[in-house]
Amino acid sequence: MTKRDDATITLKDVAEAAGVSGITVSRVLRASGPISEATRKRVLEAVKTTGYVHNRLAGVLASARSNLVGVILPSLSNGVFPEVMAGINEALAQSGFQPVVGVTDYDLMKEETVVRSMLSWKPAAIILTGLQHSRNTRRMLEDTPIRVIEIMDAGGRPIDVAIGLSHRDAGSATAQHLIEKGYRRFGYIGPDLERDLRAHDRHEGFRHYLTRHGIAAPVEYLSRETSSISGGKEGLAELLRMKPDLDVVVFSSDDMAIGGVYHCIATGIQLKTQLGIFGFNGLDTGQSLPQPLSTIRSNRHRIGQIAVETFINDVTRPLTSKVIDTGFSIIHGETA
Amino acid sequence: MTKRDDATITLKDVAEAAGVSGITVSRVLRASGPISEATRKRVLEAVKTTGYVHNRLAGVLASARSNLVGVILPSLSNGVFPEVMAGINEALAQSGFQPVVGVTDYDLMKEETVVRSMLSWKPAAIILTGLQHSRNTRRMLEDTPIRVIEIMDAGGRPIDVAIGLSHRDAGSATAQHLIEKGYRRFGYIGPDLERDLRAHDRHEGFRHYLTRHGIAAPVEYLSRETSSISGGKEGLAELLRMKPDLDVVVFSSDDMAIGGVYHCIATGIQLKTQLGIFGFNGLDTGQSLPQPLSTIRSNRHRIGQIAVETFINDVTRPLTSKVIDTGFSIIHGETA
DNA sequence: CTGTTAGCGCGTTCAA
DNA sequence: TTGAACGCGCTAACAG
Repeated sequence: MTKRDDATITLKDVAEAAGVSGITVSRVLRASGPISEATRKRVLEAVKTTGYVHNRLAGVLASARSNLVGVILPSLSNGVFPEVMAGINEALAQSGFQPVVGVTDYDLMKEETVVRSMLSWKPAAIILTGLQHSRNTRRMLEDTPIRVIEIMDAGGRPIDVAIGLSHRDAGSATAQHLIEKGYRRFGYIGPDLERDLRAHDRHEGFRHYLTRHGIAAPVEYLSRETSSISGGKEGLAELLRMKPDLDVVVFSSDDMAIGGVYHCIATGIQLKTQLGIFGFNGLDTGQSLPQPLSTIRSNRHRIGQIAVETFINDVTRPLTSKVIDTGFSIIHGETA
Repeated sequence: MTKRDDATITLKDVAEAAGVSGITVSRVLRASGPISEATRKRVLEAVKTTGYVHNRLAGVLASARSNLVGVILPSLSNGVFPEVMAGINEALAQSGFQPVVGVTDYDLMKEETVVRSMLSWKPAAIILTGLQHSRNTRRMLEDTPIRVIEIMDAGGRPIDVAIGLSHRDAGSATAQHLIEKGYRRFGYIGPDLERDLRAHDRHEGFRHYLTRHGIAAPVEYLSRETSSISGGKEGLAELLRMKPDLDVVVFSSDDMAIGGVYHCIATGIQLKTQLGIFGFNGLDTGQSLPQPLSTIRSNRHRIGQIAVETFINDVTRPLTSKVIDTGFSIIHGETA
């Protein structure tokens, strides 16, 4: 028994104030079932005068239906994820669903903890990043009856629905595009590839395409940090010290590529002609640069939108899993 | 009565499997109360074999204590707020609290809806942005027994605790600093001041300081959008068309200021000597520019940290409200 | 150290 | 169109 804090106003209090039963109030508030206009008005009146605040917790417990959505992202520092989050939020805005956010720092063990914690809130769906998870995470998500949406990657076997692109293909497309542009001496700058698994896949696709087409493997600088502007800046400085005669550098993400652009601006390197810079993601920040960044658009906005549409109309788990490939496209900027 | 989906595993199932009572399982899982090592082990074993997932909803309902934290931000596009969110997240990480995010688009009516929805989840605390809210929002927050933390602004009367800085003072400090640097012909570029109330306060402080010290009022360009890099870029182009002989332009935020810097780079305007650029926030992105941005650091990280510390040890509402001024400091960059 | 009992506040089912 | 009773899954209080 809980010390019934008599300050808390419940459905019952509203019901008494309106002279109806609790369930009637409940029906008015959820706009479910037939209610006469007269009682509806009286109830809403009573809600106002009592200052009643709905308790969804109890509602969810009783109905076994929640409108929380778990959103699990690797990071909020990398510019991509705030954009993804913004996209999800927009799509969610009208729906009455509330996002609960968890951040994993690209750590699959942390992801496991966050997923467990999310599930304990009985969300209507879980949106998480990538297709690789710990064994336990996978088990938990497979065993749950709610929808599980894996975003940003379409290069593998999903638990339920995956929405994204093949990062391996994006990597090869980058190589192909830059070879066609005439570049031959490649550099690569990226984050810790053990942690950022999608960067890892792009990197693989990129390297393989080069070697398969008789181009020398790229000179590489791999930071131990995750993606950041300053990381890209320092990375390029370092790479050019090691190997000054590169003619193009591919960055694992726009964040890092922007850092590369800054380095060129600061040191007077001519973008595109003297040194090509190529990113990944197609962030607004890259396109707002003095010279718009050459990069790959990952259609994040659509990914967020489709992710939400996937469960918004049907919260029940489908029998077969599905991959939705939202593809990617090359942005012909002015830096490569 | 709900159709009891017999697939859901409850405390009771675990209890049966372990041959103990439900409350014992509960105690083990919450590490509360004295439990013998033997039963603890047996219970944890049973949890594993049954694949039990804790249901916090029911727990919160029974104990009237939740560990959700409502975080309400105006936007996720403006670079500041992802950083604030990241700060809050870091501080929250160890604590077992989970953030629920709401976005208001700088709209006080949307804020009201979001607050109402947040409260219905019985969070342990609510963190929201700024000190200005609709009458209803204020009423709801005043009537709730949970902690309400208003961040980013210290220039007014808080509901419970406010953590931030005086934006008016930051505005005057900007003016003072730039006057001391020798600038005299001021421009100002900002977003819709009706929506971004903190930008509004800074702008006021800035203008008043100038006129009080006999400097001509700034030439202004006010966008109807909220803060963005491209907005700053276009704003500066437009402002210089109107008034080419400015010697310094103050931007309402780093985002917009970065756009201004880009315009200068693209058109060959010498930063600092030919035209000063000054921002607000001290974002990492501004400091990573080829020439670090001159701006004001708003100590967002500390704000997030203090916000969390405020409620983490004591969730009960204090009797008196309090303002914690985290201050600000000028970043002597290379753009003004 | 462990169990019993009695709700937390709401929504579902079924009856009126 | 409205209401009564029951229970969702868990935990506080008290007893043993």
